[in-house]
Amino acid sequence: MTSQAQTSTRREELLAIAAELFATKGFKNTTVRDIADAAGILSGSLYHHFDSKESMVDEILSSFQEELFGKYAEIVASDADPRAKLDAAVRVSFEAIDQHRNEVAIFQNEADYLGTFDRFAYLADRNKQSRDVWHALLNEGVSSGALRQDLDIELVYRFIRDTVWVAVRWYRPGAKLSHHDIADQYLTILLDGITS
Amino acid sequence: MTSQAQTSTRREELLAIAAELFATKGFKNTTVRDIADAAGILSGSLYHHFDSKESMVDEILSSFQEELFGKYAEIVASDADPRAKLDAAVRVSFEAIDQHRNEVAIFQNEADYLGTFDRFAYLADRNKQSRDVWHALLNEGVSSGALRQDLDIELVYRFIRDTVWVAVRWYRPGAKLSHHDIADQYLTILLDGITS
DNA sequence: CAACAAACCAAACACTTGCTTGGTAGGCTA
DNA sequence: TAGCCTACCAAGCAAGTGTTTGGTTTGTTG
Repeated sequence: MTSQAQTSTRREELLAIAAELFATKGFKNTTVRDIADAAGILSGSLYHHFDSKESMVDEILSSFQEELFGKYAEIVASDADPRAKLDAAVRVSFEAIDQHRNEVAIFQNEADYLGTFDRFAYLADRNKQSRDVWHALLNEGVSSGALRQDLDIELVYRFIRDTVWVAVRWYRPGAKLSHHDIADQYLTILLDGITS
Repeated sequence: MTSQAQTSTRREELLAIAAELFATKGFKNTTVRDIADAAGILSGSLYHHFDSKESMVDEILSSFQEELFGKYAEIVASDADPRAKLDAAVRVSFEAIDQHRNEVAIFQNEADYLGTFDRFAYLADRNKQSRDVWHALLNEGVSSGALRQDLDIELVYRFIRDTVWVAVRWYRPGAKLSHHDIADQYLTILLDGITS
């Protein structure tokens, strides 16, 4: 008796269940029987909806990435000043953690492993694309004078990327601090440091 | 079974091989046959040296943690000023990444999963211990006036922890930047921010 | 009502997994 | 020389793995 109005198809329900498990237990460590159990069906029945376990992750990751990089592209293309762009990019990332926690976690934890398969070559492309976005924003910031001249851009990029995305490990929606609050605090530290 | 003699060279070789694989492919995703292949023996022969696959990770992680937390304890107990202590703790961490890359990676990637077993309950204890260390250092910094008064200590702790440890994903010894250089840059960003 | 498709079941398949057992080769020492 | 020890092999087992196949239920539609 799961009366799901809305456009939530069974396929999407199953993907959400799989995403939750992949994110918490890992892809390899989640069996198709785990997924089926959580969905209240038998493992074989999953293959009525999906070709393989791999295609499930594929669908989860690719659709999320498409959405995220669309937002990055908007920011880069905007005519805001460098500091505002940086600000916006950070906030979009924390927003993604808030709204697509499982997808972010899966990407963080499994990208290296999955990337070894041809099917997931696009993950490496996305990584490169992300690097380009942040490098562009940071370089804009330096040449406009908003950021310090002595920064190692690659290192700062990694600092931001790691710190932002790794927050998916502890952030839980509905906690005391919203993702807006966290973004505020993070930007303060990043831009001005922790010393008085 | 348990305490065997020391200087068992072959045993240490096998542990190093296992650590490399666990760090790269993940614990669950590394089979005992993978380890045996890399060592040039058959999988069953591993059980002459170890009780189980789990006991291999156990040995790898526990001995590393013991070493690391010994160093943290020294720093906390020292009479250096707050900022110097913070500095030292960050540097010790990057040093650990340099010298025990595999061990750090395994802990970062597998602690959550392994922590669900009784055998690895000590991992959670170590996490708590680490949190206490950083909170102490940060609180010292705030009350001494070296750090800003408006900081959310727990959030700053997470940012530091994440940023430092996640570097194990991309840091490779012998690269252009040494772990000393990276620690310098990170501390600059952390303490003073990236704005001019 | 008949026709149909979506969702699922029941059972199995081939393969992989961690681990066990009994045995052997070679070095060291009394 | 005999005894012992470390390190390993060869073969296999039971459980778990992703996936396939043929059939069943249920609701919708012409």
